[in-house]
Amino acid sequence: MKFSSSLKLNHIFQRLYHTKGVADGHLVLYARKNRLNVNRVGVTVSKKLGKAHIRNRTRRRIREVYRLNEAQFRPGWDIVVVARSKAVEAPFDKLTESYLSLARKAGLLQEDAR
RNA sequence: CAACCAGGUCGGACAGCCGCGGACGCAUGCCGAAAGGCAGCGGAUGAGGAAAGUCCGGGCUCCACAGGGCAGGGAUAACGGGUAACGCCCGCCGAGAGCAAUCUCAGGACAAGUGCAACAGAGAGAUACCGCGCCGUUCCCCUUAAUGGGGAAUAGGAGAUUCCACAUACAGUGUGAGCUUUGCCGUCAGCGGCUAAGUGAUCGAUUGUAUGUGCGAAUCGACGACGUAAGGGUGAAAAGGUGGGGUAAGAGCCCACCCGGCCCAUGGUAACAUGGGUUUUACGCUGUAAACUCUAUCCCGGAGCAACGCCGUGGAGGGACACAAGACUGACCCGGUCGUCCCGAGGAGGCGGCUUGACCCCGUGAGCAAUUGCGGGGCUAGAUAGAUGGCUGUCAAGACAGAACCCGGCUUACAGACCCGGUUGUAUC
RNA sequence: AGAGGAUUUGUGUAACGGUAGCACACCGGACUCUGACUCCGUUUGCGGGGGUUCGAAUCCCUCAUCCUCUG
Repeated sequence: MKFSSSLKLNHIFQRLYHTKGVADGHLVLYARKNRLNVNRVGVTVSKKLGKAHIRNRTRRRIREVYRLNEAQFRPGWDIVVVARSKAVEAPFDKLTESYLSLARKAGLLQEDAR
């Protein structure tokens, strides 16, 4: 990935949870500008959604959506994506559609800059 | 071939494209005097049989601690072995299930003490309700229509049937005074005698019936005392079982056999098995300890890799130097803040711990086996918001499920495939 | 990672190893013109599986779910 890394610091997660997120049936997305030139993306899957292997698979699929669509995003943001229970069973293209529409709502995509 | 039992192995495969962690390597770029750092490129390799639950046993690390014993707490429980250790494993014994292969069992001690055993049932850890057997059931006083009350004898209340004896009444039979009638005789009558019939007091005998009496008898019943525990069909469980003798009735009271306990012998390391004995006043004992408890063995200081060690920008603290100039605050003065160097603790964060280990594979020796000796070979995840994913095609439709310091077990979840062995049944040769 | 606790009817809760109660709710009936209140009655249960015991909600093991605490 060209300009993205994973978000690891717990206090940044906490800071992002206090912002106003956007949500639909599958996902919840929090975003906030950072002063870097890169995006930092974190994924949260709660213990309520299933056992460990189910949570792992869900997290991988969400990360894969970001990786395949990274070119559409604008750099310089911290992003946290929270999975909801529908996301566990959702097919991959539904997940992609949900992710991109939420990102558009939050103003993270390149096309919004024009 | 079918059904079943036991053990072991695997647990999506192949191909393409795009991706992730990453030991290690690089004659690559930048920084640096160097060590090295950052980036780039290549890249061995990269989840499980349960990684899970966290139920046991250890290793490892830190803190605390002079030694020993008792008490206390916890775990385990036939016996023998294995192991670093275990509550695990193997073998074996006993009990239970199954036609069998085989499987299951917290499987010490209620013969030390305490507790509990609902309902039902006479009785639940001890009884005597019914039953069975023997013996006994008498007398006095007051009172009533029946009855009831009191006292004495230890205590209690005494009924039915039959028989016997006696008494009375009635009836039959017998005897038979007397009376009546018939006939005969003496004379017609009266009267008398004889005969026959009828009636019939009385009498004692006898039979039957009824009533009463009896220190009467028998049987049954009631009550009381004693003996007994065979029977009672209630219960999950009822004082070892079966048969015989015995007895007033009965009983391990006695005998025979069986079961169990105890003792001895033999076999076995042992649990245990087999055989024998159980004599004297003297073995017969309910179940429950996953009830308290007792016995034996073992363990017991605490915490857990977020342990622990190292580095540690900033900020706060302490010390040293300089206290001159300047800046800020302020209308001005006084006053306050701002400097450089060093120190140890330490929050965020980073690094180590971190994978070579009671390890795995092969061969071989010991052992029934668990396991273990020897030899050879191998290195097989090491992440740290946590690496295995997405898409496509073919086959298949297919589970349970994701390491976080590491081992040995246990428990739980699990579609299917394969291998080896065994039992039973059927068929064929 | 390490501790502690709970699970009983729709809800909240009791119980010595021997018939599982109580309150509210629901339903039915009475009262009322109707509803509420009140009275009477019925139904609905021991988280799942195994074991010990004659007998388990209770004792033991195991699994599941939930809650709380510490770092």
